[in-house]
Amino acid sequence: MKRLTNQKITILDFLRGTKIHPTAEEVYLNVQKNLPRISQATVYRILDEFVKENLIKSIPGKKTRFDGNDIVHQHFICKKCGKLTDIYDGALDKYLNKKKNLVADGTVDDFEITFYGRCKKCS
Amino acid sequence: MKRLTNQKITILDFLRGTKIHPTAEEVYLNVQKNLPRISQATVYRILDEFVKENLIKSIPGKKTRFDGNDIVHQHFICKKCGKLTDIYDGALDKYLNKKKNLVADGTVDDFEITFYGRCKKCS
DNA sequence: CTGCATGCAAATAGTTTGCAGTAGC
DNA sequence: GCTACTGCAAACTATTTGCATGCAG
Repeated sequence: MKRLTNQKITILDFLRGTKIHPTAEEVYLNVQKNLPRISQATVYRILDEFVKENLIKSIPGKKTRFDGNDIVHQHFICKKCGKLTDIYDGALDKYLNKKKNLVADGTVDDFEITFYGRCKKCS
Repeated sequence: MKRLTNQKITILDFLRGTKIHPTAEEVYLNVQKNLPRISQATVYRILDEFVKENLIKSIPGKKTRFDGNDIVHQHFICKKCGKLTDIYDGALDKYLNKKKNLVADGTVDDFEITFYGRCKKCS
């Protein structure tokens, strides 16, 4: 990060404090409460920067979602209602961390697993 | 599939026979060789249908990619050059298939893991 | 023949970019 | 003070949609 601006602080604070995996627009709407003059372009630029610096993760999809939870975890998406839930499973993380060094023709430094199905409400 | 049209046959044939994980546009350009009057809208509509019917998989990203390889496999994406490679690892698939029933608060019927890193060329 | 599927063009939506002004360091 | 960062509006691009016509069943 070259310069630490108010916009960056506010966005990172928001992402660290939420579990909703917000879209760029949701970040914009929330951050706007504290910085009424912020623009969507700035939000996009800052989110891109954070992803490149590995401060947050981006979850691709129709609308990209952003995850500021810095504890290792995986995702579960309900196919019916689209809800995204965090999964914490130490054994899974450990297993995949071992695997990642064997699996590809190159160097793996990261992985991402998403489970798809139906949440309790939609079952 | 309600009706089996020439467009659907041609698109599925192409997807079953390629390993390039084409975007909707690449599907369009290739299929056009055989069906010069096909439109992009049709390609998008048919791809969506195939994904819903689980005939193919969609790989989200800036441009969605489509994977018609019906053998179970996972993905490796090079962060540098963006290349997408298939990973075949029976043990990994087996492990995840067991895990998927324990991991989420709901019913999991599918999962998708992507490894990120640098391919041999970019290392 | 019936109505789902297609082609075309226009519309939409998410994201990116150019530029002039602003503010970290 | 230098120059990266921001806000604004316009541009861009992937994808979707409305509608008239075509073709599978």
